[in-house]
Parts: sequence; structure tokens; C-alpha cells
Amino acid sequence: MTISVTEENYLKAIFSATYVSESRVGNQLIAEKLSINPASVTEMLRKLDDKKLIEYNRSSGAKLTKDGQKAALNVIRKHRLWETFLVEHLNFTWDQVHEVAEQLEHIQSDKLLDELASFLGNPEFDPHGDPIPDKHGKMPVVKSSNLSNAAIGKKLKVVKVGDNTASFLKYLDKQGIALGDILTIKEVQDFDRSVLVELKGKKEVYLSAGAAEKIMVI
Amino acid sequence: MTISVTEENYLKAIFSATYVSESRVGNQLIAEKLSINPASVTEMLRKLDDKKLIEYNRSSGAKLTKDGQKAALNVIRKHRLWETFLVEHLNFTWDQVHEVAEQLEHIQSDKLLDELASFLGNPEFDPHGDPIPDKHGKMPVVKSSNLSNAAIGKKLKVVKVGDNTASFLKYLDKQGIALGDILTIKEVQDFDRSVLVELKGKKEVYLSAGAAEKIMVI
DNA sequence: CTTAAAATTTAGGTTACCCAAAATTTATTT
DNA sequence: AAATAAATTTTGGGTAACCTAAATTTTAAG
Repeated sequence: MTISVTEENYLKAIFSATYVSESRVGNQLIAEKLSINPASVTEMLRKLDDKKLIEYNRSSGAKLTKDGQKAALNVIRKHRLWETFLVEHLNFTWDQVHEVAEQLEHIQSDKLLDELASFLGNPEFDPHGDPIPDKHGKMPVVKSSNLSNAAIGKKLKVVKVGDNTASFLKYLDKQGIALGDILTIKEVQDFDRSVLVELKGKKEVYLSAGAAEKIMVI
Repeated sequence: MTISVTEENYLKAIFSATYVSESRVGNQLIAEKLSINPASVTEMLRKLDDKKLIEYNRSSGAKLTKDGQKAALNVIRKHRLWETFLVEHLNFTWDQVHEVAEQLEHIQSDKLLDELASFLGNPEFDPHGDPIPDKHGKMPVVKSSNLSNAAIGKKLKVVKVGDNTASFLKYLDKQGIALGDILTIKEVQDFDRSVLVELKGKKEVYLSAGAAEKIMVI
């Protein structure tokens, strides 16, 4: 039973929508994530249900089955491994990888995937700090939290970005913030919840609440 | 003006059919190369003609325009660079690369292509000895010839295989023949034109005329 | 120059996606 | 519980590729 590129993209969308809250997704949200019309979603969800990749019913929405989750995680694994490859070996920056990885994630070859992973040293995290599922779909868990929830004086390590858009990533570059950096909260403004952080013990930077929310630290 | 995956495959097929003899191809041969029905070819050739990627007319067949040739060579460049990558860095054997490269050749990213080429050291030949077009579509020319045309006593170097099917490549592996090997013609049988060759100054191997025809040497 | 064979095109379908607008179902509010 | 709002599905259409079978051309042979 083969899964088409379009189907893989639906599975990914459903995965990302249900991953956090464990609940189900409606047509609308799926349509939004895939930039298509909600009307188009219905028939595909039926097809995925027929294929036993999702459980679907009109009122409560869609949810991945075990098989569907496995398929989704495999696509995500490929996506994140390719992103890692692009950054570590082909001089891509973290804001340049997404588009290309969206294509590469659909290449079908078990050997390619295995060899790519081992070529990269079986990495556990991609260039954005997102966990890379292993062969069996298992992902390393890191209980990171928002920079915006941090207390003054805390020394924290940046481990992940909560927004992979090129614009946010370039913004972080401009601020000089990268994965692995250590930073300390110096001030938290009451009126707008923006924070002042000290970067690597050197310069200080102001971050809006919105930006701080998207910087994940431990 | 974007070129779809299907269109790229048509361009490749037309390229490979017209490359040697410089003439034009008919629907039939294109259909055969793409494993589709000849009747399906007509409309696509019209579309490619509209896009000015080929010149087409019912009686003399199809031929690439400058733009079409450029597009075809770009796909071939990608295909052969990926094959090189797979063999040199991901432990693929030369009989395993084709299928995957058929998928990878359609990934669209100028940066990816440039960086891949330079990561590989801008190779001029792929794992089968086929020339890799450069950025501008220029290919290194090597005037190699059939092993079956060789005279007795000649010392020759294997530079290319004339048949990239997995079965032939595995056959060569079994015979111990690889790209770069030096071999000497010891005998040519009159009755079936099979040849006896000495491999790397060591063992001797009998090759059928059919096999010898597919081993390119200089 | 006629005719048979080969190649190409036409005509009518199919499948996998997608859309807009209308109709229906489900959820929320009063 | 009825009215309204929101989400979903249906309907009717569209596009890109593909197919088969039946014309129609073109080419090649006598």
C-alpha cells in the first residue's frame, strides 16, 4: 500500500495538529495548514480512513491510527535528517532548509534513509532543535520551556526555536542568538512582558514577549 | 514558467533519443522510454512545443530547442551528481543508484545543486562513467569505444558502461570488472565474436560479444 | 501510383487532486 | 428549545496525466 506525496502531507498536517493536545483535528485546520480549500479535505480524509491511516468522523474530526502515525513520523524523520544534512554539509543556513526539505522528505528509499542517518551520525536533533524520530518513530524528549516564562537571574540554554519561519530565524541571527547559546535573564518588563537577556556573558539584547515565547530553553 | 516532473521526464527521454544521431524522435520511441501508451504522447508533445521546449510536427517528430536542451541537461546533471553522492558517501553500489536518482533529479533548488556539486568536488563523471554536464550544460567528451571493436593485444582502460541496468552491473561485479580497470584482449573468437580478456594483469575472463559491446574503453 | 503497414491522432474515459457555492449538519447562544 | 452561527459536506466543475479503441496520416513496397 503506497502513500502518495499528497497523502503524506495530509498525515504530517494531522500529526502536527494533534501532537500537542492529543485530540482530533477538523477539516478547517487541516485545510489551513495545507493551504487548500476545506471542501477538498473531506474526500481525502475519507480515503485516509479507508486506508486505515486515520480515524475519521464528521463530528469529531481526524486522528492518526498507529499506522498513520508511523507514516507521519517517517516523513518527519526524513525532513529533519535532510535539514541536518543541508546545514552540516551543504552550507545551508537554518532559514534556508525548510523549502528544500519539504521536497526531499518525499523521496522513497529505505536504504537512502538508513545511510543518510548513519552518515550524519544518527543525530537526535535537527538545526532548529526539533527532535528527529528514530527508525521506530521514537523521539528524544526534552522538557524545554519558553524564555518568556523564565525567572530573572536564571542561566538558560537555547535548545529549540518554536517558529521555523525564515523571518524569525533571520531575526535571531541578527540578534546573535543561536542554538546552544547560554543566556541570562536580566529584566522582565511588567508592561509588555518583554525581557532583557545577557547573551553568552557578553552583550545584552531586548526581546519582545512574542520573540521570547518562541525561544525554547532549559 | 515551471516544468513539471512529467515534463522533465519527457525532455530526458527526448534528449537521450536524439543525443547520438542528432535527428528527431517519434511518439513511439518516447512512449517506450517512458513506459506509456504512444497515444498519450501526442498531447504532451504539443504542450512542450507550446512552451518552446521542443520543436514538434507530426511527420518528423520531436527535437529539443535550446531551452529544452538546457532543461534536459540540468535534470541529467542532477541525476548524475546524486548518483555520485550515493556511491561516494552513502555506500550505494553502482547498481543501486538509478531508482533513487530518478526521484532526486526532480528536486528543485539551485543552491542545493551548486552546493552538492562543490561538496562532491565538481566531478566530471558519474559512477557509470557517464559525463556530468556542468552548470552551463557542457559535458566532457571522451572518445571511448566498444571493447568488442578492440584488437588483440591492446591494453585498454574501462571508462564507462554502455548499459546501466542493475543486472548488467551486477554481472560486471561478478566478473570483477570495474571502472578504471586495465584489461588486455587475449583472444577474439571468430564464430561468436566473444573475447577473452586479461583483467589487471591477473585473471582471464571470457566475455560474450553482447557484454563486450557494453564495456566502453580507451 | 496504389496499397498495406506503421505511426499518429482523435474521441471518450479514468484517477487524483483541487475549487466555489449551495446545502446540510453540528454547535452555541438566547 | 428555537434561532443563529460555524463547520462540514455535497454538487458541479476544472486540470494534468494517463488509457483503449477507432480513425486518420504518413511511409514504404510493389
